[in-house]
Amino acid sequence: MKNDRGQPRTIHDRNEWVEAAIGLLAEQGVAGIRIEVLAKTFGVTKGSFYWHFKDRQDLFNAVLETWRDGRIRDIRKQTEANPGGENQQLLRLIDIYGSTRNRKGISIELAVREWARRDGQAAAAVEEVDRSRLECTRQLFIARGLSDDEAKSRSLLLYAYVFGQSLMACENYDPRLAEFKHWIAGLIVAT
Amino acid sequence: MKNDRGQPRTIHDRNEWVEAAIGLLAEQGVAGIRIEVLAKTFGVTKGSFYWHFKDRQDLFNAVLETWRDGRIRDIRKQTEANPGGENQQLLRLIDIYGSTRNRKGISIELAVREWARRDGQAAAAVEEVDRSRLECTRQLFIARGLSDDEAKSRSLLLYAYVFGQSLMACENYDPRLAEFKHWIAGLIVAT
DNA sequence: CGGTATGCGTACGGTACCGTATGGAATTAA
DNA sequence: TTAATTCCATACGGTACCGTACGCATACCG
Repeated sequence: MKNDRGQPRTIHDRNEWVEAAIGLLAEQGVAGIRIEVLAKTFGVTKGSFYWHFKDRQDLFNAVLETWRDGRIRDIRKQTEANPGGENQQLLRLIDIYGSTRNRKGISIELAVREWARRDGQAAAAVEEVDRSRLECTRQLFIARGLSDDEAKSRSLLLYAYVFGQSLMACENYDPRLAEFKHWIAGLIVAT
Repeated sequence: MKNDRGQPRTIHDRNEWVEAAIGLLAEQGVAGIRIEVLAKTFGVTKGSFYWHFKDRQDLFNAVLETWRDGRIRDIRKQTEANPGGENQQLLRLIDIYGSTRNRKGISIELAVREWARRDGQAAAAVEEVDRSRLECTRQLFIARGLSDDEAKSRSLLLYAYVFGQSLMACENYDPRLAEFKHWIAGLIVAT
């Protein structure tokens, strides 16, 4: 099985399509996940797609599952029990989700949430992820000795802040923006 | 000038198209602003649209201008100098932007910000609005006697929090969610 | 009353998609 | 070797748009 350049024909399984779809999702939102566009990036036609997937919704579901499972695995890893290191873990979370290093991750995050505002499947995925994250963070605050109420409140604040931050255009707000963000992080985790 | 039902023909000026476009923007995002769909809601054809607007981008620009000017007017009104009432004004801001009463406003806000991630015009509008809001809020904190740094930091936190809140699915997080949000608002405005 | 401007309808060409039907080449199994 | 399976190409019909060209009716104006 060779193509016209003598290379072995690359076989694209569902997962590759899903990964590429997530790339488009990050760049252009759900509407950007177009079958013929995806196929073109692989150098195949949509005949291939419709062999691996029933239809577009089938791909959407796979994208959501992949995203949801990955995010839940990730937050559990980032918040594994680490007695005495809770503060660092919390500050690290704020840094990760708000970092420019994590640009693609943030793009996906925002795209999925936008998607969730008009699609029940996506909303369900977001809800599961949020529940996991809030719960993991709550336990870190609890381990710090905070009350359950305060732990829940600060968890909420933490995530709302980091996601909201990625929605704002404040790069030119002040040259000392980084210092301000650092101060805010301290306020949120109550150091 | 009568239509087939004997009613005076309604004339649609640019502003009506823009308002309807903003409605679609809230419900479906930028991509939802489709000329033929808009025309159908007015019971006219797109021949009408292209008389009032050069093209779709022309409508987009008008939508952005309208949104930007409205938001800037609004924040100035909400933060007019009111010595001694700054805390109430700040808490009120958090309430307004995060309220379920303001569902459409929040939808527009999110849609414009999603739009801004892939469009320079929209990004510019968002930046102007953010700058105005941050500045207005900063002055409230300053009037409260906070340092300039802390005023800027808390302004940033305030907006990031309210926008982030509208991105999260936390309705089922805890039955006492409202209490938590109230506590968070207090932490942000430093009562 | 004739002419001009206004506001919209109609009709068309073009594009970018989704989904299906079908065929065919490469691979594997018998 | 042959038959079945896997994976993809081709070709098509259908839809929903954008934008343009042009025509037509109403309103206004001298």
